[in-house]
Parts: sequence; structure tokens; C-alpha cells
Amino acid sequence: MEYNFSEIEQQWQQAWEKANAYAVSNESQKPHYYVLDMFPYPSGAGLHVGHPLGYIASDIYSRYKRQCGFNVLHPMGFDAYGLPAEQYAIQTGQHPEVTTNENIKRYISQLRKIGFCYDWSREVKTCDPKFYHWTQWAFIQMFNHYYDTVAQKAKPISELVARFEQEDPHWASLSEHDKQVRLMNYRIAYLADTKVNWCPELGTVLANDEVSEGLSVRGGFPVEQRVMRQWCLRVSAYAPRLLEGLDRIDWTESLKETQRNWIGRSEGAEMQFDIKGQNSPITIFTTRADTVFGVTFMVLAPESEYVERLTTDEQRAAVDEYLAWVKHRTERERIADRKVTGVFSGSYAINPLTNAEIPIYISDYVLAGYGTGAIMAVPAHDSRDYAFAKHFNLPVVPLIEGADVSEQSFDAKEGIMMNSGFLNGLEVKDAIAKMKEYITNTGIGRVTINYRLRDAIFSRQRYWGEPFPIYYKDGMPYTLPEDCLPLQLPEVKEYKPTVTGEPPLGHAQLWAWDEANRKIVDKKLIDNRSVFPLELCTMPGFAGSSAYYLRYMDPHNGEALVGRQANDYWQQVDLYLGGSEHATGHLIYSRFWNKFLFDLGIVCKDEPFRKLINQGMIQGRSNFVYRYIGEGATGNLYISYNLINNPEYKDKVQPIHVNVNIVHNDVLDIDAFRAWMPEYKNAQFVFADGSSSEVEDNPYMGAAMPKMYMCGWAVEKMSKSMFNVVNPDDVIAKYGADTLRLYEMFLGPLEMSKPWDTNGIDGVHRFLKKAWNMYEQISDAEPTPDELRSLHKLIKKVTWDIENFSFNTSIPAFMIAQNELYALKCNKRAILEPFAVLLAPYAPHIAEAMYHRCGCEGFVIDAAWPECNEAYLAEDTQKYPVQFNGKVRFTLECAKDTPKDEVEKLVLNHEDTARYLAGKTPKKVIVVPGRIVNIVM
RNA sequence: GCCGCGAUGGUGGAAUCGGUAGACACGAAGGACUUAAAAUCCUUUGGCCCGAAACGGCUGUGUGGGUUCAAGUCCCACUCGCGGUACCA
Repeated sequence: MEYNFSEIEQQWQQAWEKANAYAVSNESQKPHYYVLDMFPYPSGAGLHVGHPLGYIASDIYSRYKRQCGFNVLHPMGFDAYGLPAEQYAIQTGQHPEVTTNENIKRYISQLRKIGFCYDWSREVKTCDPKFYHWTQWAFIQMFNHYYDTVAQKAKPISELVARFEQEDPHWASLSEHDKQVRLMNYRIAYLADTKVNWCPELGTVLANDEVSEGLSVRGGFPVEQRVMRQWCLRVSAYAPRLLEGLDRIDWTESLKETQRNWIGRSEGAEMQFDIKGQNSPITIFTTRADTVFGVTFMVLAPESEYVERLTTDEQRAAVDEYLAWVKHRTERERIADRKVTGVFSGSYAINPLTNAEIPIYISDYVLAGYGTGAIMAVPAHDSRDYAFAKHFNLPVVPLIEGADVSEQSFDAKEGIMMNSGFLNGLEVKDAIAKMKEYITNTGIGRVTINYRLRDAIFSRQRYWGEPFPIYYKDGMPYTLPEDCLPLQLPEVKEYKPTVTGEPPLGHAQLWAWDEANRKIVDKKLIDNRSVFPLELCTMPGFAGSSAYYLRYMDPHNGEALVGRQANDYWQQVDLYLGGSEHATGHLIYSRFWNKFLFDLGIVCKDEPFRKLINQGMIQGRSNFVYRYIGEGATGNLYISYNLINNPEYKDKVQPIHVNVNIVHNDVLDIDAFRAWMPEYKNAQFVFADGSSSEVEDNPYMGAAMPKMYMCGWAVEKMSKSMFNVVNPDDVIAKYGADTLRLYEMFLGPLEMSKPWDTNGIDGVHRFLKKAWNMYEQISDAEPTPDELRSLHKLIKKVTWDIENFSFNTSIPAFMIAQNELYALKCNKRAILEPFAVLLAPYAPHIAEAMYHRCGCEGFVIDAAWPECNEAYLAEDTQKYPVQFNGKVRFTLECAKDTPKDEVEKLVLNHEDTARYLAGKTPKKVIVVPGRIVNIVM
């Protein structure tokens, strides 16, 4: 019977659904295992073949674990808040929720067709009030906690208040407002005036990871720096734990390294420099304490609080002008144009070691947000200081013997110190240590650790996001009572900012908090005595995605984010799969969020994702036709790719993207091409054989025989404009979901980026067809040793592959086993049944049908994973004891039909090996004709 | 600049602990079946050389060195490509 994949796939998808086969219980005696995919943002374009790559891999692993007897949690949901739906709403007035729900529906239908084993009853979407209830709840907890840097743990703000009451005599006399202002400096979720990335085009601020090279990651719009009052999360407080935790999780080294760089720990020292004519010093941060003797000037960031104090009257005008210039520069200009700029403040600092007076400058190459926003400049050993010194003609004092600083600075931390008083003659490393000791002992500074990681800006001036459960009283924020959550996103007439520049929630009528009656009321009623304004910003995209993995454990819990029991059972995500582009965003925020919940005792593990694998991106593989533009061109003639370098066409053709869906194995479907777009309706071709007539006279009957037009190709990003988007639905219609699943794995290693190239898909499909044919008639006969060896080789290989996430190498193993069994004409149940069981994680539908053709009851997806019996694997070999040099004896092992003297001769004649073996006694030497394979000592 | 990853036939890639490099698949060439095509099946397929033939010889994993009885794999130096990140003191 023919392999009718669409019938098989439909039949089994319905059977699984009917039996609720993928529902997972939180109560089980089985060991637990949690496999998670990064949930997608449901974009309007639907899934393309690149999206399911990771999902297929995690699905294989989940199914394997399930067959190994684990209770496997494998859920899916949607990161439903996002800019595209909102931009669409602004343009069309359609509520983003409508768009989002439509897109989700499409995603689900596409995902279902691929046959994933998701427990859809646990689906979450971040825009669902039942879900964002807990996003808001977590925010309230962050508002009500502070970070105790001694205990390295979040603690209730009430404990801090109690401490203030006890220890600070002024506390009691402060007004309520002033108390709140003071506490704001400690809260983990806090309001602050900070320099933010403001994107005028999007009308919102963005987090650092949402900006790349001065442009917004979504949309690519320019971003400028602005000071605004924003909600922030004190992620930086967790920097040491976020760094240290990396050592305890099983992530790829490159991803951990990316996070380490992003967190950016650097050990150094804070040092105080006295100011000439003033009595309070300034504090700088340096990692090169050894170079204090070479400090010839100081530099402040333009935004540094020291600027005001250190600007002299004579320099005031120049400094103000510079500050104004810096302020108007966008981030993008700053990056593009890196010329040296700066201005003298007029003040001098005193070098604490040389007592030299050194000028203090202001320049934007020093960043306000890092260290103390002020530096000591050592032009001889820092390239940025060097450029600045050359520009302003400041002295350069070399401190390392033999370093030539006439052309450039010597930045390396190596060499012998000179010109450095008591440090002379020391290695740089020792000099740093000695200087740290010196400044600590003399009190001019202290050893500190600095982190690059900044607090996350948590406000977005947008509509489509979680509302903050916050209202304002006397200018200070207060949280809504927890039992009033969720605070639902209100309806608005427009999704744009208001005319007064308020965020879109400013349009909402029902958007005020009646404190006494604990309810939302019309904003007309705001009197700031009992009815107060609510926060108008919404939360950023990462709010909803930071703890969603916990919600899957207990998705219908109305009392808590996740129940104690559910969390104790599942513990944490055992395997997390997703793209590495989330390394410095989602994966930092999630770890932070989880550590916070851990501090509160809500979750039992302080790291959310035990093992993490990054799947590579699938790029597009574009196809081209080549329009002839040489002499006498009509614009209608297309040259086959193999001919374009011929002299008559070279440099006379123009490549044009052609829809990859009308190209198969780089051969153009010319009828489909003519029908594709009106401009190609009358296209003429020069075919691969150089002829242009479309039919060839048939030597037999004169029937039409199509000619081949070859297309060129290139690897590009998968996108509509390149006509290289391949929809999984089309692949499934043509080949079936099982072929799609197998082929996506066959394409190459999971972690690697690779182009989607359908040129090999026929081979995989052919394998399934052939395999299916073996199940035509099943016999109960005893299997032969050859058949058993094939099977057990396969069991060993596939088991190893899945456990090591090397899914691509399993497909050839299946093909080899299938070829071997095919050659043996094997149709025995004892072999074919386990074969189907092994295939089930990769190609569940056909495996299910095969399993039932073997006469089995139940689902193959529940069948126990077969065990490999090594006894069947032993090759037929012969062992010979060998005498060597008259004394050394060892065993020589070789294939059974190899003549003994041949093999012996081989070993003994191999000069280098013979020398090596002399005087040694290897256990055995494995030999095949012509070569020594292995020497076991 | 810094950090990370990679480079193997015409193509995608395999070689899992240092032990027969090129598995498997695609493509290509030839053949069988067919009026013809599709489908299916069989053979060949890294390069070079010898030969009537061989389970024949040489060469071969980006480049140049090294370690080893043995290197795609380990070490050193370099070239190119990809990804991340950047006035982070």
C-alpha cells in the first residue's frame, strides 16, 4: 500500500487529540522532566520553516524522555504583547487584541499540523488578564522589597522601615512624602529620573538590549538620549549572583560568555583626588591603580554631578556650550562620529602620589553610568586617554620599561614599571596589587568591584502591554491592593499618544483609582484626596516573558503565580531551547526575576533553566533568474544560470529574485514563472543546453519534452522581499509533517545556522516511503543475527544521538538500518516493531501507523524505549597471539576472513609501529587489511 | 579593538575518547524497465597515477610548523568567514 502521509497524519493527530494523549498531570510517580521552547511572538506573517527547527528538536527530546518513562511537561504559549500589533492598531484602529488573537489562531493551526506533543491545556498568553495578573503581582512584590547587599537577598521594605525607625532619629520627623522619596532609593522596582533611550518614532523608551548601534532593534528607528522619570528594576543589585550562577548551569560556553561580558565585572579601585582650592575630593574608578604616577589629567562625564562644582567662572561659558552640544547629539551621531571632543573645567586636581597639579576636563568619552562617571587619565597606557592628550597637547608619561608611546599608547597589562616611585621594577600585575594595598592603607581609596550591567528601564509609553498596578498620591506611587488584581488594560479610542504627549492610556476614560472603594472609576472623578490617577505607562515586552515558564507548571491557579506543590514537583526547566539572540535580554531578565522570586520563597530553584540549547537560525535560500540586458535586449529573455559566464552573456545579465516556491532543485517551473507576475507573462528562455526552443523533437512520438532552466542561488535572510519564504504548510501538503520534521533535523547540527534548502528533501521522503513498504506484511518469524545487529546498532546510535542533541546524525542511522533490513527483506515483527518505536520521536505519525501494522495496541508514543543489547553488536573477529622480536606477545585482532600471516606481516613491516611496539605489551592490536586501526595498551 | 564560534568532495554534511577521512543524502554520469516520460531499481562518483586486473600506488580535511607508533581531531603561529559586543577606564 502506498505511503499516504496526509491520511496517516490526519488520522493519528485526531486519535491523539481524542485520547488527550499529551495532557500532563502534576501528580505522578514517574520522574519529572520539563522541556520548554521559547514561546513565540505571533507575527502576522505566520510561521516559516525556520521557526519550527527548535520546536522539532525539543519535541523529539520530549517524546524520547516520555518513552523513557518520564512525566514530561512540554507546553507552548504566546508572547502576545508586542509592537507590530500595536503599530497595526495605530494605522487601522483595529484593537491589537483582535490582531493578536487572529495570529495566535494561525500559529496554533500551523503548529498542530507538525504534530507536536504540546499539552495545549496549559497554553499561556501574556496578554490574558489571568496571566498578567501575576506579572503585576510580581511587580508589586518588587516595589515592596529592597536588596540587602550584606545578606545578598531581597527583603521586605517593611524591614528597612523598621531599621530606619530604630537607627535614624530623623526618620520619624519626615513627612509621608519624604519617607516615600527615601524608600524609593531602595525598592527593587523604583521610579527614577534616568537617562533613557528615547525612540521618537515609536514614541517610547527602550531598554539597552532593545537598542543596537543607536537604532531600535524593532523597526530600526533612531534612538536619542533623554532624561525621563521611569520605572526601573534594580537588576544591577543581582549582578554578582547573575554572574556566579552561570557556573552552576549547563549552558553553552559562548552564551555564558556573552552574559559575563554583559554583566561586565571588573575589579579595580576607587580613589579620591583632592581639588586645588576646594576641600572635598572627587572619586574616580580605575582598574589600573598601578598607573597613578602617569596621571596627567582627569576627565568627567558631561552628566557627572562633579561638573557643576568644578567649573570655574572663567570656563563657565565654554563648558555650558560644550554640554549643550553634547546633549543635542544623538546616540547614533556619537557612534558614527568618534572625534575627540572636550572642554577644560578650569579646576585642577592633586595627584595623591606625585602631588602634581593636573587639569580636569569634561568629555563625552567618559560615561556617566559606569564607575563614578569620572576618571584619572593615563595617556601613556590607555588609547582613549592618549587620543585626548594628543588633541589637547597634554603630557604623556610612560610607566613601563621599553614601551614606545611616541605613536600610540601601550595598553597591555604587562611589563616592568618605571617612573613610578615605589612601584619601579615590579611586574604590572604585582604593581596593581601593591598599589591597591597602598591606597587602602593610606585611606586615599578602596578596592571595589564594578559591574557594567545597568538597571532595566521598565516603563513603555505604549498601549499594548501590562498596565502598572500603580496610582499616584501626592506625586508618589502606591500599589493597588493585591486582591484587586488584575488591573485590566482599559479600552481606548486611539492608540497614539494624546495631544498633550501622554502615553496612549491617557485616552482611557475609566482610568482612576478610588482608594476607599477599591475600584477603578472615571478619571473625571480624580480629586487627589480619595480618587487618584493611575499610571499611564505600560510594562515592556520582557515583563510577561520573564516568568512564564513558572505559569506552565500551574497554569490555572487563581491564587498564586505557581502553587507550592506544583513548583516542588517540576522544580525548574530542565531543558530550554531558543535562539541566542535572547542572551542579553530575556535570559538575563528571567534569571533576575527568578532569583527575586527565589528570595521570596515562591520558587525552589534560584536558576530557572538548568540546561539551555541555542538552535541556529534558518536563513533563506533565494533563487535568481537572469534577465538578458545586453545588445538587442527586449527585457524578456532569461538566461539559464549555467550559461551566464559564457562570453556572449557575461556582464550582460541582471539577476532577479524569483519565488523559491516555483523552483525545484534549482530548476525553474517556467509555466508557474509566467503565471507568477504579469511582467513575466511572455518570458523567453535560453535553457541549460543553450537552446531556446521549448520543445525538443521527440525521436519516438514527437510529444512535448520540457527543457531545463537553471536558477542561481544565494543565502540571504528569509524575507518576503527576497521571495524566499517557505511556509511549513506547503511543505507538509507536498511531503507530510514527518518528512518536514526529519528533514529539518537532517539539514545539519541544531546549533548551526544554515540555509533552508529543499534540494535534499526528496531523499528523506524516499526513506519514509521505503520504510513504510517494509510494513506491508508482518511475519512472526525469529530474527536472524544480521537483522538483530542492524536493529541494535540503530538503538545504540539513536539513543546516543538524542541524549547528546545530535539529532541530525540519527537520520542517516535510520537510513542505513532501513537499507540493511531492506536488503535482508526483513518483515519480522521482532525487528520492525522496535524500529517504529525508535522512529516515533522523529516521525510520530508514520511510526504510529507502522506500530499498528505490527498489530500493536495503544500508542507508539507511549511505547517503552528499546534497550540496546551489546551482545548482538559483536563483529566476527579472529584473535591471534603474536610473537614480536622474539619476546613481546600480544593479541592481534582482525576480521575473520583475514589471513593471519597477512596481518602479522602488516604489523611487523610497519617500521614506526614496530619500533613503538618493541618492549611494550599492548593488550591487542586491531587490524584491517592494509591498516592498523587501534592499539589497545 | 575585544570575546566567542567555525573552515572537510560539485552541494548539505558524517567521523561521538587521537585509531580505516568523506558515512548518509543531494546533484551528476551510465544502465534496467518504458513507445516516451514520471516513478522505481542497479552501477560509478575527492584528486592524480599505473594497469589486463587487484582488497594497486601516491596525494588529500583553510595555510605554515610541532607533539605522537598514529592528527580532520591535541599544541603554537597565521589566513579567511560568521556571530556577539564596544569610548565600560
